[in-house]
Order: sequence, then structure tokens, then C-alpha cells
Amino acid sequence: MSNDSYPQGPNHDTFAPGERVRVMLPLPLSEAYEYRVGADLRLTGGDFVEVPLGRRNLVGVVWGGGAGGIEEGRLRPVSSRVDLPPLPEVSRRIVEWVAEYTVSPPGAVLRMAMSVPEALHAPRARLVYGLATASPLPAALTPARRRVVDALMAGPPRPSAELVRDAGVSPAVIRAMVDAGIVIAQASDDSLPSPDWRRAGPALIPGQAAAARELCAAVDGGYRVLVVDGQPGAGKTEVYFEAIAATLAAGRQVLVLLPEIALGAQWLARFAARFGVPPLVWHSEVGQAVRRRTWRSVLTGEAAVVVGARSALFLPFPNLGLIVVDEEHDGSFKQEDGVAYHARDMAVVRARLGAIPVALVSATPSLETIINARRGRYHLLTLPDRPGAAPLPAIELVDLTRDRPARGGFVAPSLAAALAETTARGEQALLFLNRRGYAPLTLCRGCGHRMACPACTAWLVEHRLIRRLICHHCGFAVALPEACPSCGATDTLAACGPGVERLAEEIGALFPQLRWVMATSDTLTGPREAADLVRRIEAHEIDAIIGTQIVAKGYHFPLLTLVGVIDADLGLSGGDLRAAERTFQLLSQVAGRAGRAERSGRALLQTTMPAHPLMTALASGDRQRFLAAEEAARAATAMPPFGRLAALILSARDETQVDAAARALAQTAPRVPGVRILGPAPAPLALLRGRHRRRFLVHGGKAVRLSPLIRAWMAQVRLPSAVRIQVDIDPFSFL
DNA sequence: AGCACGCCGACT
DNA sequence: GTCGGCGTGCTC
Repeated sequence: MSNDSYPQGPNHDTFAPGERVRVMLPLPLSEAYEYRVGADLRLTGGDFVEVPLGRRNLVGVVWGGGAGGIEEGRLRPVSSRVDLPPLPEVSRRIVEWVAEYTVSPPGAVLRMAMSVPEALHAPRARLVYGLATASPLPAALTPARRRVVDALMAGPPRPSAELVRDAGVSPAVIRAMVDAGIVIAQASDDSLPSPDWRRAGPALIPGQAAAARELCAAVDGGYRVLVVDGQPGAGKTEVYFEAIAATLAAGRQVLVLLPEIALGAQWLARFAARFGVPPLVWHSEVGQAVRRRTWRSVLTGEAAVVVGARSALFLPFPNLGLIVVDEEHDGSFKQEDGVAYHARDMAVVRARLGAIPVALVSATPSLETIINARRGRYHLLTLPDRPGAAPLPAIELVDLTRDRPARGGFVAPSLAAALAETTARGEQALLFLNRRGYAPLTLCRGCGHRMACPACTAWLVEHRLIRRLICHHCGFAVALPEACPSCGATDTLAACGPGVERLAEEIGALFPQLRWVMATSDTLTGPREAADLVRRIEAHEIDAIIGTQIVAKGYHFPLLTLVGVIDADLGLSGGDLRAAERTFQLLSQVAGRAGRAERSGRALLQTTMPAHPLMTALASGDRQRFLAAEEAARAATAMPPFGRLAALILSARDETQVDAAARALAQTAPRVPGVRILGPAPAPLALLRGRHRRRFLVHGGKAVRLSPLIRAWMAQVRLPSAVRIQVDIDPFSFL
């Protein structure tokens, strides 16, 4: 049923009864489907409509007029128009752009923009109970009724269940008070509190103020990419908060993309301190009621600021005025499965399509961003170093070939000594090891058998706390065996290499008095656990944090003055294009956790390669030299950002089938000057979740558009449906 | 993405 | 004999 309580927008693409419309459905279909506009309907591009598909009814979006691509007999009518504002034009264009670029069906991209089916229908109004203001309170009240009145005087109207709890009465009391006219039920006012951009921000030093002025000047000035580069503690957040305030003052919406939201409690608190209210939050952990409300308030324009993980990029903002991508270098902005996209790059496209500014923020900007800034496509704003605070922590290398840990241990004597000194001074330490579990490999000393995942090309990781061996790729888990499954010998299984659990064991043995806590995605399962951990650390109930990269980001603890990196070499193996860059970023970020307040900090990096250029660059703090070397290496081989890459991964349960498909694809590989196609070869995880994988790599110059080339290539070959093909334009990691 | 249709194993 | 496993194909 049509409902006109929302305006339908300008009339340039309206569709009258009897006309054909193309409707994009949130399904991986290659194109929009055509429908007939039924009687009594007037539709506009972007309208959400219910349409029949097969034997079900789905909500899709009116994409435009029908081109007559389907015969009359198969055409079915649109069922109804959904009572929502239309999906904004710019949202429709970003869906098409991303689909084209990533070689994905547009419907699959639209699905990310629609996100929750429930959100499409208005939630039932909730009733809240408040004091009737029209009539005066009766002079005499029973004790139970008195408690209800007191509870309502002390706070806002609330749902019955809450009132029952707060007043300590039974629901019958409230019902009776409603009948007596003392309490009235009303629809809850679920309007959102708006951030107050008029509140004064913190005082900025001249360098910060200048950057803030430039960012603010870009607001309402059309498309522009600004890079905010500054050391940890240099005030990047405060600077872009000023641009958020300016955007809100201009009456427009703001989107902030952050890498990991689960641990964003400190960020949210800073936002609330600056603007008086928390922002809306969008990530996979957000529950469906909140999702629905957030999605709808974005679409109606009521939501002022949304902070979210990469998927927030596709929220249907009708009036977006600014995008901020914080920690823009972070790898988690790259989605690898399904529609493979890089949220930072697509945020830049979204800004261009919407003619708005985008701020890319980082202490260690990606090489891509740096090169774009140098070429003048992006505008670079560099913040001065930490004002009035301790200098950056001194990064020292611990040479594991000389300063050797005790047999069976992983902590070098110098790091152990630093830990003892730090905690003796009443300060805190972070021991960083980017490996979950107890040990990454279990092998039999008797026969040499290694415990591998049956469905993946990967070793099973021992998780001693839950006594299981787990595959970190597919989740396969078995109980820790007593005997070797290959030779049957008992007491021969040996844990090889360290994980955080094993590190914790070693620390506990070295320092029995030390109060440590382990922080990994296994122990911090939600915002509540994270908030609790933050509280315990701030209250100094903890001397040392033993954690994975989950603690590398966004935190700032005043007493934390020592960071120990157990294995600085860990990210360098594997031949990944960005291995060195990523390691540099991660380790600088981790080191930056030390001594951000008045106290100066130390960061010790344990390495077996102290002469490696990456290690010397970290130790000397010479980011420029490291970047220059990295840039030269990439330029010499025309690797990104000096050339383009795409990966095609074929997978099937049957190995001969995937090989046959790979051969068929190889035979039709396009021959284009300046484009090289490598493969097929076994993909880095040749077996993943029980599927055999083969990979092609497509490499071309900066000027070559790989997406149309790959699309044309795939169109030539008809593969059996059991073979899946995954395209990844601009692959980030090679695993 | 669903949902149906279709073709092979263990149940009443 | 059928119930049901999921592999394959289609939906305007």
C-alpha cells in the first residue's frame, strides 16, 4: 500500500501506472529486474518497493525506467511502495560504481546498503508511562503508588517493565494508576539527541589550529581529499572533531569510519565529551533493534554523526557533508570476501560522487595515500609532534641472536629486566604478540606428524585454556589429543612456537607477583569485556597486558610506559606485497602505546634481523627513509600504487574440477599490451574450508582498467556452477 | 539469497 | 516403498 507521508522528490523520473520500472533487488543478480507499475502507484527513482520474485515478496529499489528487456508475459506488477524516503541518488550511484569496479553484481552491493530487512518496515511504537500532567496528583496515595510517582518524578517516562523494576511494584499497580488517570501511556519519543557543535573544543596549538581551519574550510567546498598526518598524541582526533562541528553547523551529516569498533569505548567517550552525546554506532555486533533505528534515522536525515566499521560506508545518507577515515592505513578496511572492496578507497569515491570532503587520518599513512598527496591529488596536513607531552617512546631493538631467551622461553633477558624495572616503578607494560592461542603448531616428536586442519592448508593452533586445537581459517576444532593420531605414541606431542597463552605462562613463571591480563579476541568478546578491561587497567589493577593486535589500536593508558614486542619479525614472512609496510605501521602503532602522557616510554622490539632496513628504520624513527625504500621497490616492479593488481580465485570441492576450470580460463586469458596474467597456481591457502583454490594474478600499468578486462574475460567462459570464482581488485593481503 | 526440483541412501 | 540429504538452476 502506498503512503505519501514522505515526499517523493522531484518529478524528473517518476513512473505512472502501466509503465515499466527496473527494480534492483538485494540479491546477487547480474541486473535489475523489470516490473509493471500497478494501478494507484506513482513511483520515483530510489523508491523502496515490494515486488514478487518467484513465490516470495522482496523489497527492492526503483532503479529507473524499464527498457523492455523482458517479454510482456513474464512481467509482474510491483506489489506496493514502502513508506520510506527514497534511496538517495548518490547511494544508487555508489552501488553501481562499486559493483562495476569490484566486478560484482550490483544487487550484492545494494544488499550492503539495505543491510537489515527489518529496517524497511517501521518498528511498532513502544509505549512509555509518565505522570499525567493535566490533573493534579491525589492527596493520598498507597505506598506502592507513591513509589511509582517518586520514580517518575526522578526520571523520564519509561516502558512498563522498567517502571515496574524502578518502583518495585507489580504491573497491576501501574495498570490501575493508568485507569485512575494518575499515569498516562504515550508513544515513546525516540528522537535522537543531537550532538552540540556549539560546545567549545579543546584549545589547539597553532599547528593544530591551522590544520583544523583547512579542514573546516573544505566543508561545503565540494570534493576534496585531505590527509591528516600526525604522530600518536598529536591531536588528530581533536582536529577532525572541529571539521565535524563545522559540518554539523552547516546542517549536514557526518560519517566516521574506524577499523575496529568493538574496542572503541575510549573513542566514543571522547566524542561524547566533545559533543555532549554519543554518536550512532554501526558495525556487525550492533543488535537488530539499534540497527533498524540507526539505518532509518540515517535515511531520514535525522542521524547527525555515525561512526562505524567499513560497512557503514553504504548507509543511505541523503545529506552527507563529510567523511572521516581514521587509521586510513589499516588493513581491516579491506573486505576480502563477498564483494571485495577497500572502504578507504570507496570512501574517496563516495566523497567524489557526493561532492564533499573526505579526511584520511593516520600516524602512518599508506604509501598509496602518500603518493597521492605528493602528486597533488590529495592535500596533506601535517600536525606538529605531541604538544607539551613526552617525546615518542624510544624504540630499541633486542637482538634475539645475542640476547637469547631461556630455553623454551620467548622473552629475552633485557625485556624481562625492563618489565621488572617498569612495574617496580608502579608503571604498566604491554607485551605484544600477534598470535592467539598457546602454540601455532603441534608436532609429534616420535614420528614428526604435524597437526593440520582437514579442510584447510593450515596447522591447527593449540588453545590450551579450552584444551582444543583450532583452525584459525575455518574454525575447525578438536579436543587436544592424548596420543599422536599418526603413530599412537603418548607424551610425544610438542607445542612449537609461542602464542599469547604461552607467553602469559612464561611471564607468570618469571614474575609470580605480577598482575597480568590477557587481551585477545578470545578474551575480549564484546564491548562490555573491553570496557571492563579498560577500567581495570586505568584503576591500576593490572601491571602488564599480554595481548594481540586487538590492543594495538586506539587505547591510551597514562601509566603504560613499556611496550615489548615479542616477535617483530612475525609479519614479514609470506612474500606479501605490503608485509614490510604493514609491519612498520603495526609496530609503530604498538610502540606508540608507551608513554603518551607526561611519562616517557620505551618500546623494545625482539627481532632476529636487527639489520633489516625495516628494523633500523623503526629504531631510528626514520619513516621517510623507510618509505623511500619501499616506494623505490614498488616502483621498480610497477606494483601498487605504481601499477594495478587483481586476483582471481577459483574454488571447488573437487580438485580435478577446479583444475579443469582454471585451464579453461587460462585458454581464454585476454592478451592486452601492458597486462600480464600469471597463473593459474595454487592459491596461498590451496585448501580452504574444504575447497581447493587456484589463483590468477592480473598485473597492469596505472592507466589500465582491470575491471572491464576481467569482466570480459569471465563472460567468455562458462564454468560449472560448482566452481566459484572470486574477483579481488586491488588485493591487499595475498593470503 | 531463497526456494524448487532432482537424484541417491536409511527409515516406517 | 518414501523421507530427506544438498547439488544445481531460476527468479522480471
